[in-house]
Order: sequence, then structure tokens, then C-alpha cells
Amino acid sequence: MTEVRRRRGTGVGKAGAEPVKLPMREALAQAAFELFTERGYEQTTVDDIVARAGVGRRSFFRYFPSKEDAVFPDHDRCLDDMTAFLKANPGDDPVAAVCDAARIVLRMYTANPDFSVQRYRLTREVPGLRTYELSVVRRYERALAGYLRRRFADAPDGSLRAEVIAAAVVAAHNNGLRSWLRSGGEEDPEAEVDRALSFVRDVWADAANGDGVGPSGSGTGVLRKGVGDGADGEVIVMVAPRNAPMWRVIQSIESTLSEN
Amino acid sequence: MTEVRRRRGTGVGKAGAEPVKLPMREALAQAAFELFTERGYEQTTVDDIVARAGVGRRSFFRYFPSKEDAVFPDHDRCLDDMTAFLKANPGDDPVAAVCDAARIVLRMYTANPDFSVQRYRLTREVPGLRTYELSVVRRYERALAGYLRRRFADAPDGSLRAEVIAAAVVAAHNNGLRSWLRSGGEEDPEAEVDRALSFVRDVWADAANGDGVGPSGSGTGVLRKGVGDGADGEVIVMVAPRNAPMWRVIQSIESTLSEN
DNA sequence: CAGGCTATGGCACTCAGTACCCTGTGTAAA
DNA sequence: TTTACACAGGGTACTGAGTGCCATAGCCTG
Repeated sequence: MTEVRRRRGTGVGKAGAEPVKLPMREALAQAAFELFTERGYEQTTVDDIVARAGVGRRSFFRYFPSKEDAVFPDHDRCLDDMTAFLKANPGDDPVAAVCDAARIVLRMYTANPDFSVQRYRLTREVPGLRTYELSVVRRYERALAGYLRRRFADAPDGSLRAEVIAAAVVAAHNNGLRSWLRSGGEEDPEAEVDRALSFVRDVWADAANGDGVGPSGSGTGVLRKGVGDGADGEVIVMVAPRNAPMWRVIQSIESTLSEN
Repeated sequence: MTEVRRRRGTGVGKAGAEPVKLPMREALAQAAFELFTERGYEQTTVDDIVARAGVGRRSFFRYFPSKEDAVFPDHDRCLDDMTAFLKANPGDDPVAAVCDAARIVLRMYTANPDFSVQRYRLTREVPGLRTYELSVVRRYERALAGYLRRRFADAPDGSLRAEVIAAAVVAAHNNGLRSWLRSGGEEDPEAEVDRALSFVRDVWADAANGDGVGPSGSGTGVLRKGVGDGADGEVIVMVAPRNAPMWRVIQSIESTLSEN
């Protein structure tokens, strides 16, 4: 039981030992999550949740527009963080910026590993939650795409590039994130996601600085020869095995170019 | 009371005199769509739909698992088409294959321009439908990613590549599609989507044949020099302006490599 | 103390979705 | 022809999410 009995002073005053009186929203989210993991999402009614939280049913829908929202209580805040980050970003390297923005989401997950892992399992087996999660992810993608669209406003196909890159970044992020979630919170999620994101970045980074990715794979090599003032032409001599995977070639070039 | 007859000449039915008796599923979808466009999605109840279709309420849920499904009655079939296409595809150029698969969806939309455009407007202004559409799109993306994952099974980071490319293809497709839908069904959707997809393909195509995209951009050039038996090493000399956009460089290389 | 503001509880209602059971019809076996 | 059975559809009642409306309790201000 979480018992949110409201005595006086709904203020944030924390005394310590006493059963901590959470703000209503937290209490509801916690009660909901407990019940969802105990007996399953669809087996838990909103009445069950408010009963455990010890509050009125109507209050639930004041804090969560729907039952699904109680499963993802932290994404609203996180989206705000991301948009704030993007707004404050200078934007000399837009692709790097959206990659960093994606890492904000990752950090939100890793801040509560147990919660994230259990929620992941829950989400995987409840179709309704999977669908809802899509709309959550979509909001992030829209934020990223919006940012990129503004950056690419004058470029040809700016909107197309923005949307494709945003989708790729989200997909890469989710790939790394899911791998970590599946592992049950072991592994290093940052490294996983960095690798995934650098994959996208190597493909699309315009010409900006890249914080070095690993060494180029065996079999390809790029020899860089600066020519002239460094502001115009440059000759690159590359040796690659025939039929080398394109991404290897790209990675080779990119990692060489980004050594400033 | 089986009254599934519709007023004459509505929709696909030819100008035949007798009121065409549609199969139940079509009748329901049509009645639903009429009501949705007349008074709005949320203002229409399932009872309204079955009343207009002249069938029992229970029958609605036999043919559509949810109310939202009645808005997208053709996607199930389309997904089947796509998976069948992918299964039958040899796979010597996986990226091209998923691009072609995406075009199947486009064709489904363009087969009924008026319906698609109206549905697009409906979907844009009803949040619940937007969310549902995400789950529909996601199914396509999963099909594409699954295909690519199988193709890239032995490649390093095969799963990551598969998911990122699938996401990019879907994003590109949707960009072109939405542009057409926003135009109200004017413009040439095929051209629009082809352009968007070729953008993705130019970035990721492995080494396969590319059915000629436009010429490489000004300022970059690739000189290809075969060395030896053509099965192993090869030297590529590339000249590119410093800070040239990465995708231009890649496009240059790719278009050269793909001249077989 | 009056008035007003906010947060919450309680109640009633709509509507999507489901479980269960009924009926008519067509078809194949007896 | 009769019987058996499968199947498409109809009807009813129920659960549970989400909403609108109003009542109440605490608190702040004048």
C-alpha cells in the first residue's frame, strides 16, 4: 500500500523516516506501476490504482489523460528537456546535435534501470502499450525533425533530409536502447547507443567535427592528402576491397576526414 | 434483416441499375467512412455505423477489431502484399528491394486518391487516428527491417543497419506520400516518392546496381581505376571540395561504383 | 468573517469492446 | 427427405475507460 493520506501541508517538506507523502502524481504512477507488474496491465483497472493510492478515481484522470500515460510518466518532462536542449543549441553541426538530444532520452531511461527494464517487459507484451509507446517516440522524432528542418531550411530537400535523419537517429537510438533493456540493464548502454548513433552520424555528418569513432575496419584505408589552402580542393586516395560494404568505406572516409 | 444494399453508384460500383450488395466488410467500411467525413470521427459511434450499414452491432467487431480499423481497411492486405513481395525477392540489392516494397504502399494510396486524401485530412485532426496510424506504419517498418535483418545476418551490426535503413526508407516514403496528400492528390506521387527514396538509396546502397539517379553534384568527382583481377583490391581517387556534404561524396562514390 | 481560488472526491453518463447465446441458412451425410 | 453440422449474423448484458458536472474542504486575501 502506498497510502497517500493527506494530512496537512501538501508542501514538499520531507521529514525522512515517516512514510513519505508523495505528490499525487508520483503516488498514482507508483501505485499503477506496482499493480501493473504484479497482476498485469490489462488485469488492473483504474479503480484498482486509485484504491491503492488511496485517492479518488477522478483524480487519476486529472494527472494522466489516459491509463497508458501512467506507464510513461516521465516522457513529458523528457521531451521538454530535449526541446530546450535543441533550442539552446548553436547548430553548427545539426546531426551531432540531434544525436546528443537522443542521448538525453537514453539518460532518462538509465536513470532508473530497474523501472525501465520492467516497463520494457511490460510494454513488449501489451499491444496497447506498444502502440502508445509509438506515439511517445514519435513526439521525440518530431522534435528532432523540426530542429533539423529549421537548420536545413535553405538546403534543397531540407524537409526530406530532416525527416529521414531524424528517423534514422531515433531508430539507431532505439536499437541501442533496446539492446540494453533486453540485457536486463547489464552492459553499457551509453557505449551501445554511441556506437549506434555514430553509425548514423558517419553516414550523414555534413563535414563537421566528429568525435572519433573507432578505427577503420580491416581491408579499407584512406590516405588523406591536403592540397593548397585547405578551403577548397582536396585529394583523397582510398584503397578498398572490391565489394567492400559501403558502410565500411564511408566509415573509413568519415573517420579520416574528422581527424581535423 | 440483412439490408446491406447501398445507394446506387456510390464509390466503386459501376453505374449498374440494381443497388450493389457489397460484402459486409466493404459495407461497414463505406458506411463508416461516410459518417466520419460527414460528422467527424469522434462524433460517430459504432452504433451509427452499423445503423447506416443496416447490420447488427456485433457484426462490426467481427470484421474490425476496433473502430480505428475501419479507417484503414486496406492496410492488412497491403502488408500481406509487401511481405509476399519481399519473400519472393532474390535480395542481391536489399536496399533497392525495400524501396520497391515501400512503393507498394504508395500504390495502395494512389489507387484511391480521393479516399486517401480525405482520410489523410481526417487522420491529421484526430489524435487517436494519428496514433493508430503509427502502429500501421510500424508494421510496414518491421516487415522491411525483418527482411533487411535477414539479408544482413552475417554483416557486423546487421540488426542496427537493418533498422536504421528501414526507418529511413519509411520516413522518405512518408515524406513523399504526405507531400502528395497535402497537395490534395495533384502532383505526381510516384516522382515525389522516387526522389525521396533515391535520396535514401544513394546514401546506403551497398554496391549494387542503381537505376540511374541524377548526375553527381558539382564539385565532386570520382576517378575509378581498376587494379588486377577485379575481385580484390581497387584504387579510388576522389576529388572533393573540403567540407563537401557527406551525402554528395557518397553519392559520387556510389554512382561511380555502380556503373559496374 | 466574506469571498474567491484550488485541489480533490463523488456521481452519473457515454461509448468501445467482449462474452454468451440465439436464429436462420446452406450443405453434406444418412 | 431427414438429420447433423458448420457458419454467418443478431441480440443482450456486462466491463471498464474516459468525461461533465457539482459538492466540499482547505487556504489565501481583503
